[in-house]
Amino acid sequence: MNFRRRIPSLTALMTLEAVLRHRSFTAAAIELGVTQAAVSRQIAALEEEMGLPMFVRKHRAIEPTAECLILGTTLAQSFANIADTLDAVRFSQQDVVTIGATVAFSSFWLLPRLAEFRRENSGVQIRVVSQDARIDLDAGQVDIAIRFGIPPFNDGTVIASRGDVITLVCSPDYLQRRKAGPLSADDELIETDVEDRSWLSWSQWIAGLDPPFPGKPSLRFNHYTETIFAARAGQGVALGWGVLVQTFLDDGTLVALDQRRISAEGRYNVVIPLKSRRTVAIDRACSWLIASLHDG
Amino acid sequence: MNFRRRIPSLTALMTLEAVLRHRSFTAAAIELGVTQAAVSRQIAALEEEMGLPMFVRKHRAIEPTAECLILGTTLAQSFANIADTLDAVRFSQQDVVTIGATVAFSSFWLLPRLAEFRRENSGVQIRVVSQDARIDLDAGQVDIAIRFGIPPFNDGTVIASRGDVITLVCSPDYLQRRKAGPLSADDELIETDVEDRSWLSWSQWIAGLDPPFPGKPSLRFNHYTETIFAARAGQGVALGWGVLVQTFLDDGTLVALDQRRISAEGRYNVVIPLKSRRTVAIDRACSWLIASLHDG
DNA sequence: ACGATCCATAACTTTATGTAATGCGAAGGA
DNA sequence: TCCTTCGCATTACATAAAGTTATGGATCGT
Repeated sequence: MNFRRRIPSLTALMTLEAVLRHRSFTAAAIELGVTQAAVSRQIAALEEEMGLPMFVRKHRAIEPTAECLILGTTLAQSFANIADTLDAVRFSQQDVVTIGATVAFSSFWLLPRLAEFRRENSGVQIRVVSQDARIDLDAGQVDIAIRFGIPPFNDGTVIASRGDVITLVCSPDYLQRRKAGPLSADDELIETDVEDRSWLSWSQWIAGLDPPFPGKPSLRFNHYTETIFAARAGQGVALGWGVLVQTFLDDGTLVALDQRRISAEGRYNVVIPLKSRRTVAIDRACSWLIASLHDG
Repeated sequence: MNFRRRIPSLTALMTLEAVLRHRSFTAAAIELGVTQAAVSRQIAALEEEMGLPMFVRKHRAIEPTAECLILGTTLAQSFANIADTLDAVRFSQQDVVTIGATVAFSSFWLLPRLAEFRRENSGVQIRVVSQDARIDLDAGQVDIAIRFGIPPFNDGTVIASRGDVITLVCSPDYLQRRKAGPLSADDELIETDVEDRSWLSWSQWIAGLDPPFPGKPSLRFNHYTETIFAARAGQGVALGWGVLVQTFLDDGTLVALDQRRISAEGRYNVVIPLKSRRTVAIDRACSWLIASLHDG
């Protein structure tokens, strides 16, 4: 299967195919963008290497040999297959942009805003990969990732970054049902199990209270989306990441429990892979994400 | 259909196919007979040109991208098709040797001797092209030609040459029926119509007699084989080209009419085309022809 | 911590490819 | 017959493409 050993100069073979199609060295040279002399040399070298004539030289004309006709048919087909596959591979993903993000970011921030991007870029298709596990940027499956954490990252380039502020949020109904005043042990705390160290947990929030109380979450979820769903359903108090819950604060399905705010250690980062393909669509998506992340 | 424009470096594509098959730059380099660095450069250049990663670099390992897998499949198939066709074209005629000769030479000299060649070269197949019209050596259809004429020839290389001596021959029966003595006007002369100027005709033979006589052929044929057939059948006297009629002189079906001999102007030449394919079989046929022409 | 291994890169070398100039030869036309 | 045309062939030279050597970086395993 050592093709390098079995196949002579592919440049010469490509030249042969063109000469055969044109039945002329000079016409083939024009198509190939080289001189007639270059074509003459390639064919002569090929005939020499193969020990077989490919063309009978006549006066101001050439005639292909039988072998040349056989070989030329295979070459034309093979080069066409290669060219077609190259085209398919190069352009099939031209207008698709794959964006990876956490489930929460995808659900609360990205998806509600995609309609706006689509309006401005009608030919571009966005494919969203949501997963709370860290996205492998080296795999080439994702064009852009929105990753929570502390930059920089060794597998990608950060092109936009935004911090967040965390508040306590609950439903208006829950706020009305609870005793007035600061958070206390009577409150139902809804916790999210997140492995990321830069993510804020209830223990960290309580540790900063004065005086602290032995509060313990009564509900635990492994996705922040579920935590917020439960809070909006009036089942307790959740840590509200401003960027993620802003839409619910805006629509009134969540309210702030008190005035305390903690700045998050981690940030939301728009990251592109170190070795990323570059298409117009990807560039547009990047520009839009940068603007949107900073605006709202 | 300008493949040169549509396809990047075929060297890089051939490298890609090998890397994909081996799943290793280093192993591919060994097969290709180049260094790892050369492979690294070819893949990097290809990825750069296509704007698409082909391999995900991991520690001491690589992973092909989806595009690479698609492209690699087409490349493997295409290169295999090209290689197989090249093999077929190169080797299909490996053991067939095409020898061209005049009808007379083929019938009287070559065919009777072919059994000997076959005994010594059991794997080689000889194809004989008999025609009195001049054989076109540029057409690539004939590997070796035995051509009568005066060398050199501008369409081939003479690798052996032999002259001939012409005598008068007739059948033993005819010799007995005729009046004893030299050729005379009472003899039936059998003529061959040959366009070649180096061929001897009756008028040339009679012109050299002293005294000449107004002899005129009573039988004419367009193939020398027919002339000899008629002579052996007792229908007259023919000009006997020594090399061609020796077997009949040997077996007694022809006898010499008198002692006169004329050396022929033309010669029998073993000619190979200027741009000939070279196979073991052709080389063997050439060697055999050279030896046989000189021996007998 | 050290060594092994495999891909990446830079400076340099070699090979393959292409060019400009010229030659050759067979048709065709005057 | 002579001259012109045209298309492939060849040579000396230039350069682009491909390959090499040396070295670096990173991740395993011991």
